[in-house]
Amino acid sequence: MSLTLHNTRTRHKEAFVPAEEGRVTMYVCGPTVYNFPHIGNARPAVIFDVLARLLRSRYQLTYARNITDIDDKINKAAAEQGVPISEIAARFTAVYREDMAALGVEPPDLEPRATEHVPGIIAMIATLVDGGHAYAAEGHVLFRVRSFADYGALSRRDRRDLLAGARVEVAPYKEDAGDFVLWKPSTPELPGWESPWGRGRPGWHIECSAMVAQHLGRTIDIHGGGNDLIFPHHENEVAQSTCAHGGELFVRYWLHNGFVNVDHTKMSKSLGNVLLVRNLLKEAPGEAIRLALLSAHYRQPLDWTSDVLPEAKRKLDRLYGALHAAVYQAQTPLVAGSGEAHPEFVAALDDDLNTPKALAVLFDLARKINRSESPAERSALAGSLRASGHLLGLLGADPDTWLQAGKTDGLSAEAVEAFLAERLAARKCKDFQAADRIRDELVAAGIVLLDGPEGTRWRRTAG
RNA sequence: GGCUAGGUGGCAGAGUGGUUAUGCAGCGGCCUGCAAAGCCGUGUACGCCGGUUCGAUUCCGACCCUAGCCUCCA
Repeated sequence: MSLTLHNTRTRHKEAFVPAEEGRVTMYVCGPTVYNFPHIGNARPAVIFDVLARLLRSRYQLTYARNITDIDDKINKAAAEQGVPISEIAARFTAVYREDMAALGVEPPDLEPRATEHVPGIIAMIATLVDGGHAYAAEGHVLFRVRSFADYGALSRRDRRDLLAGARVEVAPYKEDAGDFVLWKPSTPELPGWESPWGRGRPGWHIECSAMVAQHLGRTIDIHGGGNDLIFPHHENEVAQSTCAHGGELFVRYWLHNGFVNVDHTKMSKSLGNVLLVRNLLKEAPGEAIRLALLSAHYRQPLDWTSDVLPEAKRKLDRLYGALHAAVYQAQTPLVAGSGEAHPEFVAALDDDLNTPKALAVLFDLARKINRSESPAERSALAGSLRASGHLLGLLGADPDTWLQAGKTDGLSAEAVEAFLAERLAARKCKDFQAADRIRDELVAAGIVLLDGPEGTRWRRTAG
Protein backbone atom coordinates (compact mmCIF):
# COMPACT_ATOMS: atom_id res chain seq x y z
CA MET A 1 0.00 0.00 0.00
CA SER A 2 2.17 2.80 -1.18
CA LEU A 3 0.93 5.55 -3.38
CA THR A 4 2.96 6.62 -6.38
CA LEU A 5 2.15 9.83 -8.23
CA HIS A 6 3.49 11.37 -11.40
CA ASN A 7 5.04 14.68 -10.46
CA THR A 8 4.99 17.23 -13.27
CA ARG A 9 7.97 18.97 -11.68
CA THR A 10 10.23 15.95 -12.22
CA ARG A 11 8.19 14.23 -14.96
CA HIS A 12 8.54 11.00 -13.05
CA LYS A 13 6.40 8.81 -10.89
CA GLU A 14 7.44 9.28 -7.28
CA ALA A 15 6.51 7.61 -4.02
CA PHE A 16 4.07 9.90 -2.27
CA VAL A 17 5.15 10.83 1.24
CA PRO A 18 3.34 13.72 2.91
CA ALA A 19 5.44 16.46 4.45
CA GLU A 20 3.77 15.93 7.77
CA GLU A 21 3.11 12.35 8.78
CA GLY A 22 -0.53 11.42 8.60
CA ARG A 23 -1.69 14.72 7.13
CA VAL A 24 -2.02 15.81 3.52
CA THR A 25 -2.77 19.18 1.97
CA MET A 26 -4.12 19.38 -1.57
CA TYR A 27 -5.16 22.33 -3.69
CA VAL A 28 -6.86 22.06 -7.06
CA CYS A 29 -7.65 24.92 -9.41
CA GLY A 30 -11.41 25.19 -9.55
CA PRO A 31 -13.69 26.94 -11.98
CA THR A 32 -13.94 30.51 -13.10
CA VAL A 33 -17.64 30.99 -12.58
CA TYR A 34 -18.92 32.66 -15.72
CA ASN A 35 -20.54 29.78 -17.61
CA PHE A 36 -21.97 26.28 -17.36
CA PRO A 37 -19.33 23.66 -16.66
CA HIS A 38 -18.42 21.45 -19.60
CA ILE A 39 -17.09 17.91 -19.62
CA GLY A 40 -13.54 19.25 -19.63
CA ASN A 41 -14.20 21.10 -16.39
CA ALA A 42 -15.62 17.92 -14.94
CA ARG A 43 -12.56 15.78 -15.58
CA PRO A 44 -10.22 17.32 -12.98
CA ALA A 45 -13.07 17.59 -10.49
CA VAL A 46 -13.75 13.85 -10.80
CA ILE A 47 -10.10 12.82 -10.91
CA PHE A 48 -9.07 14.78 -7.86
CA ASP A 49 -12.20 13.59 -6.12
CA VAL A 50 -10.96 10.04 -6.61
CA LEU A 51 -7.52 11.03 -5.33
CA ALA A 52 -9.16 12.71 -2.34
CA ARG A 53 -11.13 9.56 -1.57
CA LEU A 54 -7.97 7.47 -1.75
CA LEU A 55 -6.01 9.89 0.42
CA ARG A 56 -8.79 10.12 2.98
CA SER A 57 -8.69 6.35 3.42
CA ARG A 58 -5.18 6.75 4.84
CA TYR A 59 -4.52 10.33 5.85
CA GLN A 60 -6.18 13.31 7.35
CA LEU A 61 -6.71 15.31 4.18
CA THR A 62 -7.38 19.00 3.75
CA TYR A 63 -8.56 19.50 0.21
CA ALA A 64 -9.17 23.00 -1.14
CA ARG A 65 -10.65 23.76 -4.54
CA ASN A 66 -11.06 27.44 -5.24
CA ILE A 67 -13.74 29.45 -6.95
CA THR A 68 -12.34 32.15 -9.18
CA ASP A 69 -14.92 34.89 -8.91
CA ILE A 70 -12.77 37.84 -9.93
CA ASP A 71 -12.07 37.59 -13.61
CA ASP A 72 -12.54 39.58 -16.76
CA LYS A 73 -14.57 36.79 -18.32
CA ILE A 74 -17.09 37.17 -15.50
CA ASN A 75 -17.15 40.93 -16.02
CA LYS A 76 -17.77 40.39 -19.69
CA ALA A 77 -20.60 37.92 -19.11
CA ALA A 78 -22.23 40.33 -16.68
CA ALA A 79 -22.03 43.18 -19.15
CA GLU A 80 -23.45 41.06 -21.94
CA GLN A 81 -26.34 39.82 -19.85
CA GLY A 82 -26.93 43.15 -18.16
CA VAL A 83 -26.78 41.76 -14.64
CA PRO A 84 -24.48 42.49 -11.71
CA ILE A 85 -21.15 40.69 -11.65
CA SER A 86 -21.94 39.19 -8.28
CA GLU A 87 -25.05 37.64 -9.71
CA ILE A 88 -23.15 35.89 -12.49
CA ALA A 89 -20.62 34.57 -10.01
CA ALA A 90 -23.24 33.39 -7.54
CA ARG A 91 -25.34 31.77 -10.21
CA PHE A 92 -22.54 29.79 -11.81
CA THR A 93 -21.02 28.85 -8.48
CA ALA A 94 -24.32 27.19 -7.65
CA VAL A 95 -24.50 25.56 -11.07
CA TYR A 96 -20.97 24.22 -10.71
CA ARG A 97 -21.74 22.69 -7.33
CA GLU A 98 -24.93 21.11 -8.65
CA ASP A 99 -23.31 19.63 -11.73
CA MET A 100 -20.34 18.25 -9.83
CA ALA A 101 -22.66 16.75 -7.21
CA ALA A 102 -24.54 15.04 -10.04
CA LEU A 103 -21.26 13.42 -11.02
CA GLY A 104 -20.74 12.11 -7.51
CA VAL A 105 -18.00 14.62 -6.71
CA GLU A 106 -17.85 15.21 -2.98
CA PRO A 107 -17.46 18.84 -1.93
CA PRO A 108 -13.89 19.74 -1.01
CA ASP A 109 -13.09 20.69 2.57
CA LEU A 110 -12.51 24.27 1.56
CA GLU A 111 -13.87 26.25 -1.35
CA PRO A 112 -12.13 29.62 -1.07
CA ARG A 113 -13.28 32.48 -3.29
CA ALA A 114 -11.02 35.17 -4.64
CA THR A 115 -13.37 37.98 -3.60
CA GLU A 116 -12.97 36.95 0.02
CA HIS A 117 -9.19 37.05 -0.11
CA VAL A 118 -8.34 40.44 -1.54
CA PRO A 119 -6.57 41.69 1.62
CA GLY A 120 -4.35 38.61 1.59
CA ILE A 121 -3.68 39.06 -2.10
CA ILE A 122 -2.70 42.71 -1.59
CA ALA A 123 -0.42 41.73 1.29
CA MET A 124 1.31 39.11 -0.83
CA ILE A 125 1.80 41.55 -3.68
CA ALA A 126 3.25 44.09 -1.23
CA THR A 127 5.68 41.46 0.03
CA LEU A 128 6.77 40.74 -3.53
CA VAL A 129 7.25 44.44 -4.26
CA ASP A 130 9.27 44.89 -1.05
CA GLY A 131 11.43 41.94 -1.94
CA GLY A 132 12.22 43.30 -5.39
CA HIS A 133 10.21 40.59 -7.14
CA ALA A 134 7.51 42.93 -8.39
CA TYR A 135 7.19 46.52 -9.50
CA ALA A 136 4.41 49.03 -9.99
CA ALA A 137 3.97 50.64 -13.38
CA GLU A 138 1.11 52.79 -14.62
CA GLY A 139 -1.35 51.47 -12.03
CA HIS A 140 -0.30 47.87 -12.65
CA VAL A 141 1.88 45.72 -10.50
CA LEU A 142 3.94 43.21 -12.42
CA PHE A 143 5.96 40.24 -11.35
CA ARG A 144 9.62 40.60 -12.27
CA VAL A 145 10.28 37.25 -13.88
CA ARG A 146 14.04 37.73 -14.05
CA SER A 147 14.11 37.98 -10.25
CA PHE A 148 13.30 34.30 -9.98
CA ALA A 149 16.06 32.12 -11.35
CA ASP A 150 13.90 28.99 -11.43
CA TYR A 151 11.21 30.55 -13.57
CA GLY A 152 10.29 28.01 -16.25
CA ALA A 153 11.40 24.97 -14.24
CA LEU A 154 7.92 23.51 -13.88
CA SER A 155 6.90 23.94 -17.52
CA ARG A 156 10.45 23.33 -18.78
CA ARG A 157 10.62 26.56 -20.60
CA ASP A 158 13.55 28.83 -21.08
CA ARG A 159 12.85 32.44 -20.24
CA ARG A 160 14.74 33.55 -23.32
CA ASP A 161 12.54 31.37 -25.51
CA LEU A 162 9.51 32.90 -23.90
CA LEU A 163 10.76 36.32 -24.78
CA ALA A 164 11.48 35.39 -28.35
CA GLY A 165 8.23 33.49 -28.77
CA ALA A 166 5.91 36.06 -27.33
CA ARG A 167 3.16 36.46 -29.84
CA VAL A 168 1.22 39.06 -27.93
CA GLU A 169 2.18 42.66 -28.19
CA VAL A 170 4.19 43.52 -25.13
CA ALA A 171 2.77 46.26 -22.94
CA PRO A 172 5.17 49.22 -22.91
CA TYR A 173 5.29 49.43 -19.12
CA LYS A 174 6.72 45.92 -18.79
CA GLU A 175 10.41 45.62 -17.98
CA ASP A 176 10.44 42.22 -19.57
CA ALA A 177 8.02 40.58 -21.99
CA GLY A 178 7.59 37.62 -19.65
CA ASP A 179 6.51 39.72 -16.68
CA PHE A 180 2.94 39.04 -15.69
CA VAL A 181 0.34 41.09 -13.95
CA LEU A 182 -0.36 40.79 -10.23
CA TRP A 183 -2.64 43.79 -9.93
CA LYS A 184 -4.39 45.84 -12.55
CA PRO A 185 -6.28 49.11 -12.37
CA SER A 186 -10.08 49.09 -12.56
CA THR A 187 -12.24 51.67 -14.23
CA PRO A 188 -15.15 52.91 -12.08
CA GLU A 189 -17.63 50.47 -13.63
CA LEU A 190 -15.38 47.46 -13.02
CA PRO A 191 -15.07 45.78 -9.63
CA GLY A 192 -12.15 47.12 -7.68
CA TRP A 193 -10.53 47.33 -4.29
CA GLU A 194 -8.40 50.08 -2.79
CA SER A 195 -4.74 49.20 -2.69
CA PRO A 196 -1.34 50.89 -2.30
CA TRP A 197 -1.30 51.07 -6.10
CA GLY A 198 -4.74 52.60 -6.44
CA ARG A 199 -8.15 51.09 -7.02
CA GLY A 200 -7.87 47.86 -8.94
CA ARG A 201 -8.29 44.10 -8.99
CA PRO A 202 -5.94 41.14 -8.72
CA GLY A 203 -4.61 39.12 -11.63
CA TRP A 204 -5.63 35.52 -11.88
CA HIS A 205 -2.39 33.84 -10.84
CA ILE A 206 -1.91 35.67 -7.57
CA GLU A 207 -5.39 34.71 -6.41
CA CYS A 208 -4.43 31.05 -6.15
CA SER A 209 -1.07 31.75 -4.52
CA ALA A 210 -2.71 33.84 -1.82
CA MET A 211 -5.50 31.36 -1.15
CA VAL A 212 -3.11 28.42 -0.94
CA ALA A 213 -0.95 30.29 1.57
CA GLN A 214 -3.87 31.41 3.66
CA HIS A 215 -5.62 28.05 3.92
CA LEU A 216 -3.02 25.35 3.49
CA GLY A 217 0.33 26.94 4.30
CA ARG A 218 3.52 27.89 2.52
CA THR A 219 4.36 24.39 1.36
CA ILE A 220 1.59 22.04 0.28
CA ASP A 221 1.74 18.40 -0.65
CA ILE A 222 -0.31 18.28 -3.83
CA HIS A 223 -1.41 20.88 -6.34
CA GLY A 224 -3.55 19.79 -9.25
CA GLY A 225 -5.24 21.08 -12.36
CA GLY A 226 -5.59 20.64 -16.10
CA ASN A 227 -2.36 20.40 -18.04
CA ASP A 228 -3.07 23.63 -19.86
CA LEU A 229 -2.51 25.35 -16.54
CA ILE A 230 1.12 24.27 -16.27
CA PHE A 231 2.03 27.36 -18.22
CA PRO A 232 1.56 30.10 -17.38
CA HIS A 233 -0.75 29.71 -14.40
CA HIS A 234 1.16 27.23 -12.29
CA GLU A 235 4.56 28.44 -13.36
CA ASN A 236 3.51 31.86 -12.15
CA GLU A 237 2.11 30.51 -8.92
CA VAL A 238 5.44 28.87 -8.20
CA ALA A 239 7.25 32.15 -8.87
CA GLN A 240 4.91 34.22 -6.70
CA SER A 241 4.68 31.85 -3.77
CA THR A 242 8.32 30.90 -3.68
CA CYS A 243 9.46 34.53 -3.86
CA ALA A 244 6.92 35.68 -1.30
CA HIS A 245 8.00 32.98 1.12
CA GLY A 246 11.75 33.43 1.10
CA GLY A 247 12.43 30.57 -1.25
CA GLU A 248 10.47 27.90 0.59
CA LEU A 249 9.25 25.06 -1.58
CA PHE A 250 5.71 25.77 -2.73
CA VAL A 251 4.36 22.45 -3.96
CA ARG A 252 5.81 18.99 -3.36
CA TYR A 253 3.81 17.09 -6.00
CA TRP A 254 2.31 18.71 -9.09
CA LEU A 255 -0.44 16.72 -10.80
CA HIS A 256 -1.99 17.55 -14.16
CA ASN A 257 -4.78 15.88 -16.05
CA GLY A 258 -5.10 15.55 -19.82
CA PHE A 259 -7.75 17.26 -21.89
CA VAL A 260 -11.08 15.96 -23.06
CA ASN A 261 -11.39 16.13 -26.82
CA VAL A 262 -14.65 15.83 -28.68
CA ASP A 263 -14.61 13.70 -31.81
CA HIS A 264 -10.81 13.99 -32.02
CA THR A 265 -10.91 17.77 -31.79
CA LYS A 266 -10.40 20.22 -29.02
CA MET A 267 -13.57 21.63 -27.55
CA SER A 268 -14.07 25.25 -28.34
CA LYS A 269 -16.87 27.71 -28.53
CA SER A 270 -15.98 28.66 -32.05
CA LEU A 271 -16.39 25.05 -33.20
CA GLY A 272 -19.62 24.79 -31.25
CA ASN A 273 -18.64 21.40 -29.85
CA VAL A 274 -18.58 22.27 -26.16
CA LEU A 275 -20.31 19.53 -24.20
CA LEU A 276 -21.96 20.85 -21.09
CA VAL A 277 -22.31 18.54 -18.12
CA ARG A 278 -25.85 19.80 -17.85
CA ASN A 279 -26.75 18.49 -21.29
CA LEU A 280 -24.91 15.20 -20.93
CA LEU A 281 -26.97 14.56 -17.81
CA LYS A 282 -30.02 14.48 -20.03
CA GLU A 283 -28.48 11.60 -21.99
CA ALA A 284 -27.20 9.46 -19.14
CA PRO A 285 -26.98 9.31 -15.37
CA GLY A 286 -24.14 11.24 -13.76
CA GLU A 287 -22.59 7.97 -12.69
CA ALA A 288 -22.16 6.91 -16.32
CA ILE A 289 -20.49 10.24 -17.13
CA ARG A 290 -18.22 9.72 -14.16
CA LEU A 291 -17.29 6.21 -15.26
CA ALA A 292 -16.59 7.47 -18.76
CA LEU A 293 -14.21 10.09 -17.34
CA LEU A 294 -12.40 7.43 -15.32
CA SER A 295 -12.10 4.93 -18.14
CA ALA A 296 -8.91 6.53 -19.45
CA HIS A 297 -5.84 7.28 -17.37
CA TYR A 298 -6.00 10.84 -16.05
CA ARG A 299 -2.85 12.01 -17.79
CA GLN A 300 -3.99 10.76 -21.19
CA PRO A 301 -6.21 12.76 -23.45
CA LEU A 302 -9.78 11.46 -23.41
CA ASP A 303 -11.61 11.43 -26.70
CA TRP A 304 -15.32 11.94 -26.16
CA THR A 305 -17.46 10.47 -28.95
CA SER A 306 -21.11 9.61 -29.22
CA ASP A 307 -20.62 6.05 -28.05
CA VAL A 308 -18.63 6.85 -24.91
CA LEU A 309 -21.69 7.41 -22.78
CA PRO A 310 -23.82 4.42 -23.90
CA GLU A 311 -20.80 2.20 -23.39
CA ALA A 312 -20.23 3.58 -19.89
CA LYS A 313 -23.83 2.87 -19.07
CA ARG A 314 -23.56 -0.71 -20.30
CA LYS A 315 -20.51 -1.17 -18.12
CA LEU A 316 -22.48 -0.03 -15.11
CA ASP A 317 -25.33 -2.34 -16.10
CA ARG A 318 -22.90 -5.23 -15.96
CA LEU A 319 -21.46 -4.23 -12.58
CA TYR A 320 -24.83 -3.52 -11.04
CA GLY A 321 -26.13 -6.75 -12.57
CA ALA A 322 -23.49 -8.70 -10.68
CA LEU A 323 -24.29 -6.84 -7.46
CA HIS A 324 -27.94 -7.55 -7.99
CA ALA A 325 -27.33 -11.26 -8.48
CA ALA A 326 -25.28 -11.42 -5.30
CA VAL A 327 -27.76 -9.50 -3.23
CA TYR A 328 -30.67 -11.45 -4.55
CA GLN A 329 -29.16 -14.80 -3.86
CA ALA A 330 -27.88 -13.85 -0.42
CA GLN A 331 -31.32 -12.53 0.46
CA THR A 332 -29.60 -9.82 2.45
CA PRO A 333 -29.15 -6.21 1.51
CA LEU A 334 -25.66 -4.98 0.91
CA VAL A 335 -24.58 -2.76 3.73
CA ALA A 336 -22.55 0.20 2.60
CA GLY A 337 -18.96 -0.06 3.74
CA SER A 338 -19.36 -3.70 4.70
CA GLY A 339 -16.48 -4.86 2.53
CA GLU A 340 -12.90 -3.93 1.92
CA ALA A 341 -11.66 -2.66 -1.42
CA HIS A 342 -9.93 -5.41 -3.36
CA PRO A 343 -6.11 -5.37 -2.92
CA GLU A 344 -5.46 -5.45 -6.66
CA PHE A 345 -7.90 -2.62 -7.13
CA VAL A 346 -6.16 -0.53 -4.49
CA ALA A 347 -2.79 -1.39 -6.00
CA ALA A 348 -3.99 -0.06 -9.36
CA LEU A 349 -5.08 3.24 -7.84
CA ASP A 350 -1.82 3.41 -5.90
CA ASP A 351 -0.01 3.25 -9.21
CA ASP A 352 -0.50 6.88 -10.16
CA LEU A 353 -4.28 6.56 -10.09
CA ASN A 354 -4.54 3.92 -12.80
CA THR A 355 -8.32 3.97 -12.98
CA PRO A 356 -8.65 1.86 -16.18
CA LYS A 357 -6.72 -0.92 -14.51
CA ALA A 358 -8.76 -0.49 -11.35
CA LEU A 359 -11.96 -0.76 -13.38
CA ALA A 360 -10.68 -3.99 -14.91
CA VAL A 361 -10.43 -5.41 -11.37
CA LEU A 362 -14.05 -4.43 -10.86
CA PHE A 363 -15.07 -6.40 -13.92
CA ASP A 364 -13.03 -9.37 -12.73
CA LEU A 365 -14.95 -9.25 -9.46
CA ALA A 366 -18.23 -9.08 -11.37
CA ARG A 367 -17.34 -12.17 -13.35
CA LYS A 368 -16.36 -14.05 -10.20
CA ILE A 369 -19.68 -13.14 -8.64
CA ASN A 370 -21.62 -14.32 -11.69
CA ARG A 371 -19.64 -17.52 -11.83
CA SER A 372 -19.84 -18.38 -8.15
CA GLU A 373 -22.30 -20.97 -6.88
CA SER A 374 -21.78 -20.05 -3.25
CA PRO A 375 -24.04 -17.36 -1.79
CA ALA A 376 -21.51 -16.61 0.92
CA GLU A 377 -18.72 -16.17 -1.61
CA ARG A 378 -20.92 -14.06 -3.83
CA SER A 379 -21.83 -11.86 -0.94
CA ALA A 380 -18.21 -11.39 0.08
CA LEU A 381 -17.18 -10.58 -3.49
CA ALA A 382 -20.05 -8.16 -3.83
CA GLY A 383 -18.97 -6.42 -0.64
CA SER A 384 -15.49 -6.06 -2.08
CA LEU A 385 -16.90 -4.78 -5.37
CA ARG A 386 -19.02 -2.22 -3.59
CA ALA A 387 -16.19 -1.02 -1.38
CA SER A 388 -13.86 -0.76 -4.37
CA GLY A 389 -16.48 1.11 -6.36
CA HIS A 390 -16.92 3.52 -3.49
CA LEU A 391 -13.30 4.65 -3.79
CA LEU A 392 -14.07 5.64 -7.37
CA GLY A 393 -17.38 7.18 -6.37
CA LEU A 394 -19.24 4.47 -8.28
CA LEU A 395 -21.72 1.69 -7.50
CA GLY A 396 -23.25 3.54 -4.59
CA ALA A 397 -26.81 3.08 -5.81
CA ASP A 398 -29.18 0.25 -5.01
CA PRO A 399 -28.80 -2.29 -7.85
CA ASP A 400 -32.55 -2.52 -8.36
CA THR A 401 -32.83 1.22 -8.51
CA TRP A 402 -30.03 1.44 -11.06
CA LEU A 403 -31.37 -1.31 -13.28
CA GLN A 404 -34.90 0.03 -13.27
CA ALA A 405 -33.99 3.68 -13.56
CA GLY A 406 -34.09 5.24 -16.93
CA LYS A 407 -36.49 7.12 -19.03
CA THR A 408 -39.00 8.77 -16.78
CA ASP A 409 -41.49 9.11 -19.59
CA GLY A 410 -41.87 5.34 -20.04
CA LEU A 411 -44.14 2.87 -18.31
CA SER A 412 -44.43 3.11 -14.57
CA ALA A 413 -42.99 0.31 -12.47
CA GLU A 414 -46.53 -0.69 -11.51
CA ALA A 415 -47.55 -0.98 -15.15
CA VAL A 416 -44.52 -3.12 -15.91
CA GLU A 417 -45.29 -5.40 -12.98
CA ALA A 418 -48.86 -5.77 -14.20
CA PHE A 419 -47.66 -6.85 -17.64
CA LEU A 420 -45.23 -9.27 -16.03
CA ALA A 421 -48.00 -10.88 -14.02
CA GLU A 422 -50.04 -11.29 -17.17
CA ARG A 423 -47.07 -12.81 -18.98
CA LEU A 424 -46.34 -15.17 -16.09
CA ALA A 425 -49.90 -16.45 -16.23
CA ALA A 426 -49.60 -17.03 -19.96
CA ARG A 427 -46.32 -18.88 -19.52
CA LYS A 428 -47.84 -21.13 -16.87
CA CYS A 429 -50.49 -22.11 -19.39
CA LYS A 430 -47.71 -22.65 -21.97
CA ASP A 431 -49.28 -19.94 -24.03
CA PHE A 432 -45.87 -18.76 -25.24
CA GLN A 433 -47.30 -16.75 -28.09
CA ALA A 434 -49.15 -14.54 -25.67
CA ALA A 435 -46.14 -14.39 -23.35
CA ASP A 436 -43.84 -13.37 -26.18
CA ARG A 437 -46.28 -10.77 -27.40
CA ILE A 438 -46.26 -9.12 -24.00
CA ARG A 439 -42.49 -9.26 -23.92
CA ASP A 440 -42.26 -7.68 -27.37
CA GLU A 441 -44.56 -4.89 -26.29
CA LEU A 442 -42.43 -4.24 -23.25
CA VAL A 443 -39.26 -4.24 -25.34
CA ALA A 444 -40.87 -1.69 -27.62
CA ALA A 445 -41.52 0.40 -24.51
CA GLY A 446 -37.86 0.20 -23.55
CA ILE A 447 -38.18 -2.59 -20.99
CA VAL A 448 -35.95 -5.64 -21.19
CA LEU A 449 -36.93 -8.80 -19.35
CA LEU A 450 -34.51 -11.12 -17.62
CA ASP A 451 -35.99 -14.49 -16.74
CA GLY A 452 -34.12 -16.36 -14.06
CA PRO A 453 -34.71 -19.21 -11.66
CA GLU A 454 -35.88 -16.68 -9.10
CA GLY A 455 -38.41 -15.09 -11.39
CA THR A 456 -38.41 -12.30 -13.91
CA ARG A 457 -36.39 -9.15 -13.45
CA TRP A 458 -36.56 -6.21 -15.76
CA ARG A 459 -34.57 -3.16 -16.64
CA ARG A 460 -34.97 -0.11 -18.76
CA THR A 461 -32.78 0.08 -21.82
CA ALA A 462 -32.59 3.75 -22.72
CA GLY A 463 -31.49 6.73 -20.72
C1' G B 1 10.17 27.13 -34.56
C1' G B 2 10.56 25.69 -28.93
C1' C B 3 8.49 22.45 -25.20
C1' U B 4 5.33 18.16 -23.72
C1' A B 5 2.44 13.80 -24.42
C1' G B 6 1.08 9.90 -27.57
C1' G B 7 0.72 6.19 -31.86
C1' U B 8 -1.80 -1.22 -28.99
C1' G B 9 -6.64 -6.19 -32.02
C1' G B 10 -13.47 -3.78 -35.30
C1' C B 11 -13.96 0.37 -31.31
C1' A B 12 -12.53 2.20 -26.38
C1' G B 13 -8.35 1.47 -23.37
C1' A B 14 -4.39 -0.70 -19.62
C1' G B 15 0.14 -3.10 -19.50
C1' U B 16 4.61 -5.92 -20.27
C1' G B 17 11.97 -7.87 -22.32
C1' G B 18 9.47 -14.24 -23.38
C1' U B 19 3.08 -16.30 -20.19
C1' U B 20 -5.33 -13.97 -20.70
C1' A B 21 -5.54 -6.89 -19.51
C1' U B 22 -10.52 -5.22 -19.20
C1' G B 23 -15.20 -3.43 -21.51
C1' C B 24 -18.21 -3.11 -25.96
C1' A B 25 -18.99 -5.40 -30.77
C1' G B 26 -18.25 -10.37 -33.66
C1' C B 27 -18.06 -15.83 -33.93
C1' G B 28 -18.98 -20.97 -31.64
C1' G B 29 -21.09 -23.52 -27.44
C1' C B 30 -23.89 -24.06 -22.57
C1' C B 31 -28.24 -22.44 -20.13
C1' U B 32 -33.45 -21.00 -21.71
C1' G B 33 -40.22 -22.97 -24.08
C1' C B 34 -37.92 -18.90 -27.14
C1' A B 35 -35.19 -14.64 -25.85
C1' A B 36 -32.41 -11.49 -22.61
C1' A B 37 -28.85 -11.78 -18.84
C1' G B 38 -25.01 -15.00 -17.30
C1' C B 39 -21.17 -18.73 -18.07
C1' C B 40 -17.35 -21.32 -21.28
C1' G B 41 -14.41 -20.98 -25.65
C1' U B 42 -12.67 -17.89 -29.66
C1' G B 43 -8.87 -12.77 -32.55
C1' U B 44 -1.32 -14.10 -36.67
C1' A B 45 -2.89 -6.15 -31.63
C1' C B 46 1.20 -3.48 -30.58
C1' G B 47 3.11 3.43 -36.58
C1' C B 48 7.72 2.67 -39.96
C1' C B 49 13.06 1.46 -40.29
C1' G B 50 17.44 0.13 -38.01
C1' G B 51 20.15 -1.39 -33.34
C1' U B 52 20.92 -4.08 -28.49
C1' U B 53 19.26 -9.19 -27.04
C1' C B 54 18.75 -16.16 -27.15
C1' G B 55 14.15 -13.30 -27.66
C1' A B 56 11.26 -6.42 -28.33
C1' U B 57 4.96 -4.29 -28.77
C1' U B 58 8.07 -3.39 -24.28
C1' C B 59 15.04 -0.82 -24.16
C1' C B 60 18.13 2.61 -27.71
C1' G B 61 18.42 5.72 -32.33
C1' A B 62 16.38 7.83 -36.78
C1' C B 63 11.89 8.68 -39.41
C1' C B 64 6.52 9.35 -40.22
C1' C B 65 1.94 10.76 -38.01
C1' U B 66 -1.46 12.78 -34.14
C1' A B 67 -2.70 15.90 -30.00
C1' G B 68 -1.63 19.75 -26.37
C1' C B 69 1.07 24.15 -24.49
C1' C B 70 4.08 28.68 -26.02
C1' U B 71 1.16 34.24 -21.44
C1' C B 72 -7.96 33.57 -22.57
C1' C B 73 -8.47 28.13 -21.53
C1' A B 74 -9.80 22.24 -17.14
